[in-house]
Amino acid sequence: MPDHERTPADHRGSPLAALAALLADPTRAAFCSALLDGRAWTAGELARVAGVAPSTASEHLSRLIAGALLTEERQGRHRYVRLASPAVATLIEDLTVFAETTGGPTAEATAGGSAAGTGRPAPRSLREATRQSAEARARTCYDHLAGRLGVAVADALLDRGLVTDRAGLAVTDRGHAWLSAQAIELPPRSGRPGGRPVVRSCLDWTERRSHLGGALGAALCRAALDRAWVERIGSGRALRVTPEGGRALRELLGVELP
Amino acid sequence: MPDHERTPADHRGSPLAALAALLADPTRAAFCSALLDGRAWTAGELARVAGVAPSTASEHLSRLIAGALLTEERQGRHRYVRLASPAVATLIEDLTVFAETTGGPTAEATAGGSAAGTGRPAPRSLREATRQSAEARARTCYDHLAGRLGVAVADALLDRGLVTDRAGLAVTDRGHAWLSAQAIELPPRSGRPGGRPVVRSCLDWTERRSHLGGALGAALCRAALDRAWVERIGSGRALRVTPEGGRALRELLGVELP
DNA sequence: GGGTCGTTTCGGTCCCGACCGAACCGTGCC
DNA sequence: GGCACGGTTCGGTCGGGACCGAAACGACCC
Repeated sequence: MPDHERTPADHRGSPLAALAALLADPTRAAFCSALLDGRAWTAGELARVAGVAPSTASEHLSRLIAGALLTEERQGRHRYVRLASPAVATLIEDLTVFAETTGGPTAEATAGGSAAGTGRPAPRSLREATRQSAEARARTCYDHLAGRLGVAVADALLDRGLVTDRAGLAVTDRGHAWLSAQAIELPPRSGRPGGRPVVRSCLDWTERRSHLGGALGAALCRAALDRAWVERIGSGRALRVTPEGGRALRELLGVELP
Repeated sequence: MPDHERTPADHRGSPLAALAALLADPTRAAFCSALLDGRAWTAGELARVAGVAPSTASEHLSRLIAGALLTEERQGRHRYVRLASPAVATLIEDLTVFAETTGGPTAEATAGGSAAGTGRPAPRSLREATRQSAEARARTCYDHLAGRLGVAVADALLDRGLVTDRAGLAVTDRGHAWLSAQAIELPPRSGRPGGRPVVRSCLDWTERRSHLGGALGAALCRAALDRAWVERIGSGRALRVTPEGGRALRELLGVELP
């Protein structure tokens, strides 16, 4: 079929192509990456981080929402958007991990100004640098913990046999007992496969190691925030471990934070 | 940045956007879907299934290979291509599942001529219809078993307690023993998370149920082909269960095929 | 050697869509 | 009411890229 016979916005009925097209634009991709912190952002904030005019951002958001990747919530004159579901977050993470770990010719294209092969842009200012170091220490990754904190917690759970990687990641019996003892609840499991995994490994860019996501990761992160073990710094994804949090992590998991 | 200031093929250093762009074209998406059967296809075959000129197909293939989604293998005057790794297959599957299960506005766009909400095009000919029914019975899904056969095997493994979905999909101790008894080997596991999962659930479009992928799925499929329990029909992804295969499945797993 | 066939390269066409600025709209604040 | 501000709509510009056909290339088979 010659190009001039195609109908407008025609993905020829390929749902795969239609979905990929949503993420194929650098601006929309930047939006999704920013939203990976699991919080709701306003249209203006996203326009600023992506460096486009508000009008442009508005159009992109409408497309992402129509494509069911994002959901919106209007509040006064603000339009808040967030990722539509944990499934979307997982999808975008998987794609990002693949794109950044696969050598490919993209590697040389990204070469200018990326920090020691991490795929992350080098900081442009002091403000940017301190933000990055705070995020490297502890941050959210959609709905679970990441950064050195996230990796340390994952290591502790594995070392203490609360989670195992023998034959696939899973919570052990001791792990279930420990969770009950801490009054941390996991959502019930349907009999058959499918649905959200209980534990999922999620590659941590700053640490180049895996931390834990899935329902367990989300439950731990929720508990940590509820119990004020960690708190948000500013409006980004960075977290601070509170004094009580440091104590709790040491006593319950033997995690020593630098 | 106005459009006329952008550099050519500029994804502004977004690896995510660059990767998604590879899949955002319906022709390239069709190539990847076809290659999901795990076999090597020639450039001409792919051009035919996607309905484009050979010259067009050639250019698309070059881009997919440059992007590390595909690998090529030249043989005489043929150019064979296949998916570059199980990771690529998983990625494309995940995207496809998400795209087809998310209601979204794509649903109505695909409406014309799709069979009862399966997201699959209705057969256009008798030949097409018999092919589809053969694939619904048994087929490969990249490197593991799918179709009614794949789902039946998955159910049998779960029912017999060789695989469990308690706290995430995993092979049980009994499962490991069973595999040893059948002389089916799983690749060794590295200590820390990451790498290919041992068992993975993979949504089956024809059955609307999950079958088993991952290293276990691949090992089972390899064993089934090696031992002539199943054999390929023609050049597609369809499989036929041999008489010995039917017997083996019944005796070893209690699987009754219609 | 000559024909066939799978593949690639090249030239040319055309349109999608990303972008901006300006105008507009509605909310919230003074 | 009036102003400020976040968001949206609209019109216009421009380039990338998807497509084809023709021609070149090279492997394979008489």
